Amino acid sequence: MPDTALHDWNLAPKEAIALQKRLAGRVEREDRLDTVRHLAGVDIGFEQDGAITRAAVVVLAWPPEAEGAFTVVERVVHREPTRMPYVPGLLSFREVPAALGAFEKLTTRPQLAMVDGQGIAHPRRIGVASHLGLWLDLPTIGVAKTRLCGRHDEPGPARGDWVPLVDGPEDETIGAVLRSRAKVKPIFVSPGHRVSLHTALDWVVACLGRTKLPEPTRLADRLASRRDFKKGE
DNA sequence: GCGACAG
DNA sequence: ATCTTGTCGC
Repeated sequence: MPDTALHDWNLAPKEAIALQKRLAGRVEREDRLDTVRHLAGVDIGFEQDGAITRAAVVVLAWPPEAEGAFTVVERVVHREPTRMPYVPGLLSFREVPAALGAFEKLTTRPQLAMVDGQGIAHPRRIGVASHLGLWLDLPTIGVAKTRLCGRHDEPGPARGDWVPLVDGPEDETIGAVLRSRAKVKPIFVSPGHRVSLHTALDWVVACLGRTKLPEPTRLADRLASRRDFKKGE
């Protein structure tokens, strides 16, 4: 819970970067996931040519009934006018406000959340997953479909194979490139807040079904991009 | 100066 | 992110 009063989500790039540098120091990476009973998936989509930001949060019961078979406990959608354009490295300022709106509508309080985007695998080590986790004081894991920064080798071909994602002059490990499904481009997993890379990988692998994305993020994706039918808005 | 660049 | 046809595989 950063200094709320001082956090403006409509900052100019220069100020946004300065804020990220300050907040990055508060991002923790410990393991405090003993009693997880509810796991959330978070993703943001857009409507009306980007004019409306649509945040979706799906809460799943842990553990699953079977491999990749989770029980959906709650699903919420929050829409609001888009406030910022997309700028690589400053995604949080565009998506987090809407995500917070969705969390406010939530009846359940998850103990862990997987967010579509990077965690600390970010130039200043504070991607959307980390920023959201810091703000909600909630353990989070970043699950991105493509790379933002860092270097890596090609992970093995088998599901579960992974290689470290490193960055900086000293090859600091900032995440992992995981083959979540055979024959498919790997995903980028990184610690968000209060989670280590090892723990992040364990959770993501444990949530994999037969698809490329882990269930939490996959379901949130569908709801955010209204590819989800059933209930919802 | 020339690329790279989450969603 | 979003748009959009066809195609491949379980």
